[in-house]
Amino acid sequence: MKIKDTLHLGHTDFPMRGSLPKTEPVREKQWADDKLYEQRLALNKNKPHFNLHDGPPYANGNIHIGHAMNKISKDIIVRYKNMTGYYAPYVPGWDTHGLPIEQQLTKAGHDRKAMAKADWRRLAHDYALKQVDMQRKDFKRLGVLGDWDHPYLTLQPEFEAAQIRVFGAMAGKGYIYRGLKPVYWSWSSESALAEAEIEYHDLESTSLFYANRVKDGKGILDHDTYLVVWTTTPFTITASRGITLGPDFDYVLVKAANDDRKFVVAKALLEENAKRFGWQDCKVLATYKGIDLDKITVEHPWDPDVTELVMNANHVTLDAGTGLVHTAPGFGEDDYNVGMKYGIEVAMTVDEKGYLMASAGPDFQGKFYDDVTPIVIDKLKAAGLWLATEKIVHSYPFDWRTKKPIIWRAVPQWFVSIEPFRKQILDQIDNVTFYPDWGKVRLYNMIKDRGDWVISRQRVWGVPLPIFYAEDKTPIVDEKLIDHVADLFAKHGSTYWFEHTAKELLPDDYTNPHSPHGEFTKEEDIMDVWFDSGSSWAGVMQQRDNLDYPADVYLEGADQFRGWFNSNIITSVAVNGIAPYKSVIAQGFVFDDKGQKMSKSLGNIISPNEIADQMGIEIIRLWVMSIDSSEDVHVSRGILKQVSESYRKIRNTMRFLLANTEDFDAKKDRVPFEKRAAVDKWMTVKLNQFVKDWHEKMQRYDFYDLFKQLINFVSTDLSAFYLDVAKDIVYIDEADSAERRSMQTVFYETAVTLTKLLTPFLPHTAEEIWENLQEPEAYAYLSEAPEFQPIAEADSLLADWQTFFDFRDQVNKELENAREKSLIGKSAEAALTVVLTQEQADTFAKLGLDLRKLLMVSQLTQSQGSETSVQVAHASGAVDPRDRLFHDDIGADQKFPMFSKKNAEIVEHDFPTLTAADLED
RNA sequence: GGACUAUUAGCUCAGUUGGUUAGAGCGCUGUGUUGAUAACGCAGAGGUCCCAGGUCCGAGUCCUGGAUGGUCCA
Repeated sequence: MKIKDTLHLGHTDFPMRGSLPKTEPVREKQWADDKLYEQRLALNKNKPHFNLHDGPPYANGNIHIGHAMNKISKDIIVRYKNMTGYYAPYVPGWDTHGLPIEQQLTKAGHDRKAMAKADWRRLAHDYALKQVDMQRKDFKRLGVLGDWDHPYLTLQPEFEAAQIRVFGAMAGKGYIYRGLKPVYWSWSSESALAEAEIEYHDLESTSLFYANRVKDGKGILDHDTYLVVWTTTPFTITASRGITLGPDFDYVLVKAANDDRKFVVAKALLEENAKRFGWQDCKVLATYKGIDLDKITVEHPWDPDVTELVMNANHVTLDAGTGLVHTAPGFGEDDYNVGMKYGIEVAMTVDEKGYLMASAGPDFQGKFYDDVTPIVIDKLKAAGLWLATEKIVHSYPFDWRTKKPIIWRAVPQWFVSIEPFRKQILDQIDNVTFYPDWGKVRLYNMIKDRGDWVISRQRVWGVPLPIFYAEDKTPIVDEKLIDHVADLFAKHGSTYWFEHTAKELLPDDYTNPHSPHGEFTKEEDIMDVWFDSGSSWAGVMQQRDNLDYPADVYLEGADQFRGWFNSNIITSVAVNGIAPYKSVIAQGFVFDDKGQKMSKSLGNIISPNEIADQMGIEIIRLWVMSIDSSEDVHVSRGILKQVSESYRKIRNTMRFLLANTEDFDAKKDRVPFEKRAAVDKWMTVKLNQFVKDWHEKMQRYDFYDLFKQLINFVSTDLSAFYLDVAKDIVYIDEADSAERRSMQTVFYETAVTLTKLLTPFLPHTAEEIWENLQEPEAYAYLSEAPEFQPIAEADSLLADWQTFFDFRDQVNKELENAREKSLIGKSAEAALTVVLTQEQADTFAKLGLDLRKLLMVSQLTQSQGSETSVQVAHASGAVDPRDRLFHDDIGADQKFPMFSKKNAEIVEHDFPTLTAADLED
């Protein structure tokens, strides 16, 4: 037998290296097979509910690191709540309608126009489900527990029906109306286009400069004054309703020697325009800011029935033109927005094929929009308003399929009117808790300033607007009919709308005075997908028995202030008058370590799948814990490497605890707090303190703060001090000595406690540790989080110990000095002579410290003085091969002459039949 | 241009109501161990606290302006 074998070195099957990429998937499968999620919920059946409502990611493409951060953060919260006295289900969801999926179908070679809408929708439906499957697999691989077999999808019939009812309730309150709004319009394919269906090419256009005579100058400008505007789309003058200025720009009133009239142009552009128009000897009569001329009116160039309004907006530039922009709200987004603000008419004069309509006037009716420029010029000249015509080449949007230019064109759209309940939303926002708290201001301002919500889309893959039209084209928005449609969708899904006629969709006995012959048509537009996800409180939280409305928390990226946080509270307040969430957690975005976006071309993409395969998902999870996700966060290979070092530290420390409690039976050997050794009491208090902080920080969702504390606790308190000191006791002492059992009690409690506290963050690792503990629950996740145990003397104890740690720093420096001088190697070779102050001596005595053991030296003599001092000498005597310390009493024992007296006694106690002859080095 | 937000060691982050030489962990360097060993201990070097003004006896911390970055709008 070797001397080494008389020690209690400890052993564990828990490996130093996790082989995470291999073991994690096995563990995840086991969780699924054992229904761990369901088991945990069953345990919590009668506890108060906590609902985190999942914001649905869009069902397209592989998951990226942002998804991972989002889902892992949610998983941490849900696991935490389930382990601390709540019933906290997690129902994941997906956003499954919308344009990107239609585009994927097009990309794959399907032609929407070549098939029935219902067939197109079936393709989209199947595509979406495939994407859901793919993403679900990836999300599960993040270690996220949830009801993966019953997620919510916005394409599910029950969800669609709920959404239709939300729409119906809003319609019933009169919040839904129809109006005109410009969209990208392709006359060549007679359809609205999305941003992504547009490509830009150079196009030569005619730009016109003309004058608008002042009608009501508000006492600032007189009637004989003309505002000079320019346009590159002459046909839009037929729908011109205003002139827009930049509020802070300077505008000059000028009089040229060769013209009787007075003109207004931007000061910065006067020179080039005077030259352009042939004005000679311009005199500046006055200068105004754009805002000074606000709400002055001018005459339309040729239509005496139209009065145009002077407005101000920031989209006006001084790059070209005159600094005054003719504004036709039906023909441009900027024009529309400023027009809305000022409440002017959205006039439309072009039909879906690009031909001017009767509303443009008899001179234009029936002409193609691009052919009317000469007529416009003639009419301007006839009115004496024409100033100049130029050709310009500029980048212009084209239909990506037909390669023809497009125009902006207002088409009828359905809107949610926000104003009637804006105040109510704002009041509700005030009651919501935001993390971080500035989120409240941000959402508040957004709702305060937002316009009405355009909810119609001229697409196919989405939930249809449940609106009918009578014979005279009167739209029928009737809550009862809408409910009827909802019933149909609940049964058949919303594709039913496209497979049936209006007549078939209406109740059999339905009549309407606007349809004397009983004929009806139906709306073909679908709803904005934000209305889909925006109805999730109704489609999910209200529908499922185990979920509650309003939810306790929503957690998404900060872009959702505009998106999901916004659309959800609008529909929820509109229908029920309350916010759908009690609190909102907003997260930042993920960038690389240089602060750049991740992109293929930069090669800085961190894919969660890839990291899971190479390092293990635990590293990503620990990264999520380590970052302040309320701000933008950074990730890179280097950052993950650092995180994985922290992971190894945690893992190895836990391994040490497991190895050294191998022969410890928690039931039999546990030592109560009062009987523990001084250093063990200290550790118990430290651990307890950490439990307290864990609860506090988890409650505030302060994971990153907790991470730092965890690492400090593990590295500094445990690894660098406590466990190092412990070796001389747990290895050396009699197996069942009181001091050793006391220490093992703390080891074991620390292992169990830390494992539980780690479970929300590192579930794979926690469960792996759990298998090596003696706890009754089958999984760490089925245990309850440890509770803080108030210990009366905790604070004074920690304060007293600080005196020791300060002293220890001093000793360590002296030991390092001695090491540099080659006086000693390891500290066990040292003999210390220390002088303590009265205060130190008293404190150490009060705590009952064994300084020699705590400082890990062989010999120590202490005395008292006015000042602390530490002297290091080489220890005397000889080395005991068992504890490797120097002793002066080697050979004192007859039976084991190679040992010190103490070690000889231990060996005799632990191995009564052993003799010195049995032992070798 | 607007709303909101950030900028402290190579990295991730602390720095309470302004108060002595700005801290932690990791990483790095040196070193000790070789009974936590692809592990562990000890020590050390790293910071014009984004910049410029200002208030104050005193500012990383308060005020003003600016730079750079981010999200969402326009």
